[in-house]
Amino acid sequence: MEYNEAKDKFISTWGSLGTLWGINKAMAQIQALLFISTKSLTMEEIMEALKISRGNTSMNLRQLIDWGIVTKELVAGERKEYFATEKDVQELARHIAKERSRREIKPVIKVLKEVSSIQPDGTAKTKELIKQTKALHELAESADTILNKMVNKEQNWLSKSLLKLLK
Amino acid sequence: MEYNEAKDKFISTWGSLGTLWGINKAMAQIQALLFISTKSLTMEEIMEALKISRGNTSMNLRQLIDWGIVTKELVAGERKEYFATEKDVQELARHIAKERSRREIKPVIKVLKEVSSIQPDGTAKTKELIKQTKALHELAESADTILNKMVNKEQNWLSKSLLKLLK
DNA sequence: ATAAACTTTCAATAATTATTGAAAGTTTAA
DNA sequence: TTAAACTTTCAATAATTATTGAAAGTTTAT
Repeated sequence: MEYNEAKDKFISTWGSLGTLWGINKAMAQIQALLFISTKSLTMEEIMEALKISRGNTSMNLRQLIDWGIVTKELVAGERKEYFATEKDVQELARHIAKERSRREIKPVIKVLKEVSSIQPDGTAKTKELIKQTKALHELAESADTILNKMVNKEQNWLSKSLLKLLK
Repeated sequence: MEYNEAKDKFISTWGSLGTLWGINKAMAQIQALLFISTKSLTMEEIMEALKISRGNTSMNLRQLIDWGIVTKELVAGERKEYFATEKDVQELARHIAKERSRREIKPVIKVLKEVSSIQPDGTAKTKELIKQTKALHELAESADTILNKMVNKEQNWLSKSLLKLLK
């Protein structure tokens, strides 16, 4: 397998993985492209490399910036903008974990807390609802705590300490 | 908030969470419904409770069974089938983690391994592709190993040991 | 102030994914 | 073997989500 084949394979696999996890294809592919690029890219270069429109590129770059995993670079004397992604995988994982926690896990925890806090009314179904949503609430809080601890740990914590622990 | 409001809130929140993570709404809602039900339900009851069609219910129940989180129960003397979900949250998390690893993480690891194993050709771009996909490969393997260790541990391992460790 | 070089927005359209419902299939009882 | 009671399948359709492209917006240089 030579460079171009490998590159395309990586970008398209990353794109489908994104889709599978609720992230859109273009967004995932732009990030993949930047991740293996040796330099920052302009919007024009991204459009060209992925064969996507200007609008699509612009909107998805914005989302990546919102997620905190892509940054805009301004080159002195150049009017156009350059884009780069976080190159360190640990740092990348940390950003993604942090954002997913904030956007998705936290709101669900809130609902689980509300639902599991309703007044028991003596019926079995209410008792079951409270019991089950309480269990889910506890699990979600644990998972979220772990995720957030990971986010705040020093480099390499995930792969080193935890993997060793789990032997 | 009384029972029905809480129940609807839980089911619909679970449905949107599913959507956000690439699981379809009906599938997530059927699982949610079964999760808080005090008894096994028939297809008819699920259709009625969630206002979805017979075909939709049938297909999504099959998927849930494929995932290993719903089981079909046959009641002696009754022709229709009853469905129940895993009620233990730890067990549920374990099933889901196992399946997601098998279906999604493993195949990506395979591609990352292939891509990161291409022959260096002396160019900077090939070097970068290899370096970055290798880092991703290692991260993905670590994450997958952790997930699978969790899957094989005794009850409560996740919430107790790990949470304590992370204090 | 104007124009060139760029980026953003957003209504229209395309692509994808979910859902329906009715026909076909299966199982059991008589 | 027939029919009733169920479940599954799948082509058609609906709903959702992604993408385009051109107009509007912004910034900088002159």
